[in-house]
Amino acid sequence: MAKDSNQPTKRELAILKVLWDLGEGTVRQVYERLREELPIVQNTVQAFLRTMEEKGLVTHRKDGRSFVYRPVAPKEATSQQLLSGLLDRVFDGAMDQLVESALSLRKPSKDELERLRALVDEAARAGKGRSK
Amino acid sequence: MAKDSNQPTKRELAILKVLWDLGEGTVRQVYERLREELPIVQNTVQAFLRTMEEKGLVTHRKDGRSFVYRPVAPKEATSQQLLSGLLDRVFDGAMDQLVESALSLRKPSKDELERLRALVDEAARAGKGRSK
DNA sequence: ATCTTTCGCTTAGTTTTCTAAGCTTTCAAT
DNA sequence: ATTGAAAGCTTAGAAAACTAAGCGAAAGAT
Repeated sequence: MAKDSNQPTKRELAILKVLWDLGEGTVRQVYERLREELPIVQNTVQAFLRTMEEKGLVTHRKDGRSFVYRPVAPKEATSQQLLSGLLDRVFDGAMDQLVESALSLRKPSKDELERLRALVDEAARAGKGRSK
Repeated sequence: MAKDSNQPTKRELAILKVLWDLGEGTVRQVYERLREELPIVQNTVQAFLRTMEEKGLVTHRKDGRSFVYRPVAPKEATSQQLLSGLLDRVFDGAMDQLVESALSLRKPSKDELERLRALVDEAARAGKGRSK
């Protein structure tokens, strides 16, 4: 019964990103946004949204005669799921390896570095008790 | 004219991981390893390696009558490429968002935290000059 | 009332990815 | 020389992902 682990595909992700950005949107609206960055036809978008609804990635409500689609999962949850997949598949679960790889990929700005340091500090504080 | 950006697919990645681990290996060897974690047939592995060679992901040398396959790109390069893709597609290139997501996903061990801090420090040192 | 536009649905097709069955070749043991 | 095992190659097809044409229904305009 559980068909929960529904990883979005590439195109589905592109559509989700638009929806996360808009909050919600009609087929038309998503289409308009999407075609700014890739060649696509409105019907294609519509078909995707339909199957995505079947998969449980989005829901819709009616507004007049059009459907207004809304992502089911927040961006953060989905990002995490995808990241988790990569972490397992590629880095064998080793967080530090992933971060190291990321850092050598894009030299972060001073700002970003500060935020990173803050994140590490926070994580350290959070996991204080567990010495083992 | 470059047909360079050959992203490995899921299965291809699984095979590459074995090769990175072994250094190099025959079809048989890769197959033996792979079947420990997923149901697969030796011929399938062989076919994959062949097409992967076409794609430029692996090369082979002959050893007696068998082929010994070797990954072309080191693990780090490929990991980075995949990570880069995710960073762009999901996190819009925001490194700190990615790390934040990663940290909230797996609480890192004390060791890992230390290494992370070291990484951040090093990155800070490296990018010292660039104030802007 | 008719026509036009705008919507979603159905359907079918292509491409990519994945899988594995057969076949041929090679080599060594008998 | 015959046979058997082990190797790679060819091929074909299933499954997933992607794409878009064509249809009918509904709303608005004339």
